[in-house]
Amino acid sequence: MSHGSTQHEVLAVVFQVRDLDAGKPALNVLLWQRAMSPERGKWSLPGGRLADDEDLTTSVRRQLAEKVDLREVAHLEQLAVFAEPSRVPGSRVIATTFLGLVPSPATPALPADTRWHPVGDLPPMAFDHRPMVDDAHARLVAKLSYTNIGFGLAPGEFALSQLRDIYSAALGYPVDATNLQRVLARRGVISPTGTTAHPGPTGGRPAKLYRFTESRYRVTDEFAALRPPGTSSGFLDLS
Amino acid sequence: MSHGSTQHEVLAVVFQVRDLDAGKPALNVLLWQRAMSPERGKWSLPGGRLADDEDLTTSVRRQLAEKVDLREVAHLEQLAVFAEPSRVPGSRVIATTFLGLVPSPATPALPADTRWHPVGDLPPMAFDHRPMVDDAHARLVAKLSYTNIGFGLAPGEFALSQLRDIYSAALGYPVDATNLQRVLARRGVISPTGTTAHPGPTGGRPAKLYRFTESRYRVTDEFAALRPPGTSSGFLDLS
DNA sequence: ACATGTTTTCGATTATAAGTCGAAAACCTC
DNA sequence: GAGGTTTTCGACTTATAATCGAAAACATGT
Repeated sequence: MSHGSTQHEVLAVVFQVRDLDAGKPALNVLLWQRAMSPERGKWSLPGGRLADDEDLTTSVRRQLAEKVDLREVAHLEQLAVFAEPSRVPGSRVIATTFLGLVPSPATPALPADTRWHPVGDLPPMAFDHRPMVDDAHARLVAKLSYTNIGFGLAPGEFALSQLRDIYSAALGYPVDATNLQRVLARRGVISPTGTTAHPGPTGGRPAKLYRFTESRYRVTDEFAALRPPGTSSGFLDLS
Repeated sequence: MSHGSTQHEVLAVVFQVRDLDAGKPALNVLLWQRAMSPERGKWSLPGGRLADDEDLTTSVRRQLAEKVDLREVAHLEQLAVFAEPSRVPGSRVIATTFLGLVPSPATPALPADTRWHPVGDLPPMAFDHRPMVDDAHARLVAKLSYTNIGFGLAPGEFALSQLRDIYSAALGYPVDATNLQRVLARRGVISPTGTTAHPGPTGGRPAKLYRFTESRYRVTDEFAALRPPGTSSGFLDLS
């Protein structure tokens, strides 16, 4: 059995809900178009080789800053390892994927070769990056319902209608604001700031502003069923 | 920035509920005692270096068969990557952990240096293997409630009281059999075989036997809240 | 055969959480 | 102040889970 040199790379699936105020808000991924062979012209995830003394998270942060000039990542989380021996041509490269979230109203400047793409309309992608995006999206959808991970997509303060739009875009189906408010409030995920937003040009009742109680990842409802008695819907910290 | 040679290893956290019939059933992990430096005498997870042309899952299966002579793994699932540069002495090794499950009544023969250890009473462990076990346990506990992963811990056919004991041991708190039956039956996770067990020596009503409907990993209840309307508790395949 | 003890199963009830809907509140412009 | 707009809140319905106790189905011993 041989153990040759195996390289390791990190790849980030960075999501943001875009066009929140404008037309239809949609969940987007940050992609980068390859200028060189192999897979020239196809789009790939930001990332790259892990340096010798680097931790994985450090490496992702560095590469996002260096390669796509992105520093506004509110949440970063390890996802999965992709290690099929021939997933990329040439010598073997094992990839660890990360989920990254950028809050919504921000519009960070990007280099010329990087662009946001709606997850519902992805361009041809390089290597195995497409299944990576699909996996990350599935994880995001799942975690929105039982964690406070929404803080990574929402601004610091927000109206409930904005949060509904963000959740709708990220989940891919309509979300009821009343229900969202009650569920998130009960779990202590969001709390009112006490202030209200200015009504828009067309009027309307001014919206109460909310914030996420914590901006650290937390599990809020790991168990729908089979919960130990008397521990209904509390906070379970397993970060 | 330098990119030296980095090795990659796979490590398996294999769980089994032991002493099901005897005294108190408890969740155990399979560990292996190191005979050589470093960390001599401490217990470590089974696993080892990834071969050049090997996929991760293949590698885990191979190493479990070779090193601890274990072939009865009913479920194997990738968990996380541990990559701190100095997690092991010497040149850098990146580890991918796996969750493995062995059905309950089986008592596979083991080499002399490997042994089952109750998760509630773990011996001193080598390197960063202890946090790996804790992480895997947390994941198992979580997944028992919203997937059919229990098939990996239960025998092919079982009475509900046995399944209750298995879930209790794995979850770490008492589980009500009535509730377990109703929840798992509604989700279609278990189904009656039509046969009944022989009553024990002390008598008692003979138990209906059940089996897990599928022995492939499935998510059964990803969403307690925020579910799209009309999609209550169906099967979501994301294997 | 029948009473007694044991284990499992099942139904009835309660508790908790989520989904739906419509009315009222609070702002705008004209 | 009338009409339009948006948000908020309460009331009701539905879905799911937890609890509990009675009944079923076996064994053993007399």
